[in-house]
Amino acid sequence: MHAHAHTSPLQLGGVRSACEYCALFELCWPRGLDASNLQRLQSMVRHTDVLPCGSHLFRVGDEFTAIYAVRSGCIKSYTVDRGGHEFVHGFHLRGEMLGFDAVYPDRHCCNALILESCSLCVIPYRDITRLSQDVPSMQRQLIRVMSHEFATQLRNRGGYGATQRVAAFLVNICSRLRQPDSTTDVFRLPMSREDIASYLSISPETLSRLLAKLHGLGLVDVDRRNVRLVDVTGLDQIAQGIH
Amino acid sequence: MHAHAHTSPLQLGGVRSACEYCALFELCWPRGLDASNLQRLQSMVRHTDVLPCGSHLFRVGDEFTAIYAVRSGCIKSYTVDRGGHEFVHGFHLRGEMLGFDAVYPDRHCCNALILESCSLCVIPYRDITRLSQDVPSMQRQLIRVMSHEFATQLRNRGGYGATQRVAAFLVNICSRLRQPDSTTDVFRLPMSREDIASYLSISPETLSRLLAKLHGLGLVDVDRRNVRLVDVTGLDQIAQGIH
DNA sequence: CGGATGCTTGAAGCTGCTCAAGTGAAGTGG
DNA sequence: CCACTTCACTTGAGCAGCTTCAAGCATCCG
Repeated sequence: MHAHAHTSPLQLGGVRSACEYCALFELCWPRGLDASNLQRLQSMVRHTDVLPCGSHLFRVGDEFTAIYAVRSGCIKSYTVDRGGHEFVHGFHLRGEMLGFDAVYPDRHCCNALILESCSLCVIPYRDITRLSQDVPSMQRQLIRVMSHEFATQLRNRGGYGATQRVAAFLVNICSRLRQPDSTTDVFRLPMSREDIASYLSISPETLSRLLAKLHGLGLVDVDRRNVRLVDVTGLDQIAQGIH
Repeated sequence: MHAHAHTSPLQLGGVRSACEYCALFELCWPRGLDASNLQRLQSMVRHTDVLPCGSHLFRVGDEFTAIYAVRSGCIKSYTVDRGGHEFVHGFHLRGEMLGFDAVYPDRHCCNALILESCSLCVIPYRDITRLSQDVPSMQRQLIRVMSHEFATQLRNRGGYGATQRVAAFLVNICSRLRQPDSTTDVFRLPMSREDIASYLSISPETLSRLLAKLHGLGLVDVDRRNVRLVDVTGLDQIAQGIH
């Protein structure tokens, strides 16, 4: 799901950092970026302090200033409709970006709440666009990253059954939470059942029942927020509607 | 829903064409484009012959070559999953664009089928990106148009009730089908019930019943593909969940 | 310990789906 | 020109999945 998932890893010699496994990787280190422009890019990126759980990174209507990349922690983006009902758009984990929701109207159109204390990379939007005018490969990459971001959003929203969506969510979140070198399918969910349910457009009760059902099928163990995928293949099959 | 819906119309003196009410308008005539670049842009755009109903503009896996804008007619974009089930992503009407689905992987990830014979504007993607490197406002506009395109997609996919979605669809499609100077709420649907149902993630039977229900409420008249919105305000209220 | 919170479980009801039959318009061929 | 087919849509009946409301548990925290 990372932006560079389909490209071969670059060999950068001595240059290695937390960015290496970051979705911004290709954006930060585009092919064809010469030394001076690379310097320019690096100087644009700021690292935040640790942002406390429960605080907002931005809210609906806030001015659009920057793109963010999550270095650690978890952020949920959501909106609230007239009826006061919360609607979770997605979760942003380590190595993932957010902020693109605001590109068009120049104002954020969703809220971003820290679920697990975060540290972020911040890239001022004006700086990105300015640099990408000078460097063709940078511009192409920016547009690609955006496009990919939105495409993944769309893919999740199939009109399939609730069981499929839950199975797909588990497999997806596992691959995104996993440390790059890890091989286990054990992880801890950064978000509540209610958030997951809202994201999947089902009720929390149904989510609970479906988790129990998947456990009954021997596919997954769930204890509070601790999850262990027992049979990833099986979950994948359910996610794809193979009965 | 057009890309320039929130901006004031430009006065271009003698320059008036079919593009005037086109979603590509701001892309084609960005502010700050000088005469020579304007010329360059105009020379990029090609107009297609009339494309016959039932043919494909592109299919999944086709190489990404261009962005298209619909001058007349209707195109549906859709995918088919492993199970052979068709899933309609959206409809592209006069003044609307398509092709952005392919920006990231450089290959189209959905099919585009002509529902009503079309004429299109074709803008080769390489040309756009090349020009946008020279002209800052062009690049900003390109990204905005993309972003807006995707944002509208997301908005439609709320996990609301089927009645709401049908009402929202009717109001939405009416505003998009309406000729710019028209004041009536009478129109002819370019797509089948099955396509609409798939797009709204409901069964054709349910769609049929809900149309009958909305007719019973005195909100809409439907005869085959001919639709007349009797009470747009009422439909809007239902679409927004006001009971 | 008591309360709060978040999750699970149960029972009843509604929404939308499936299967199936019926209708009506448009096209086909004798 | 009219029966016959076809196709798209409508309508009906029963069913399944998901929701809602409500109660029961476990964990966390004072």
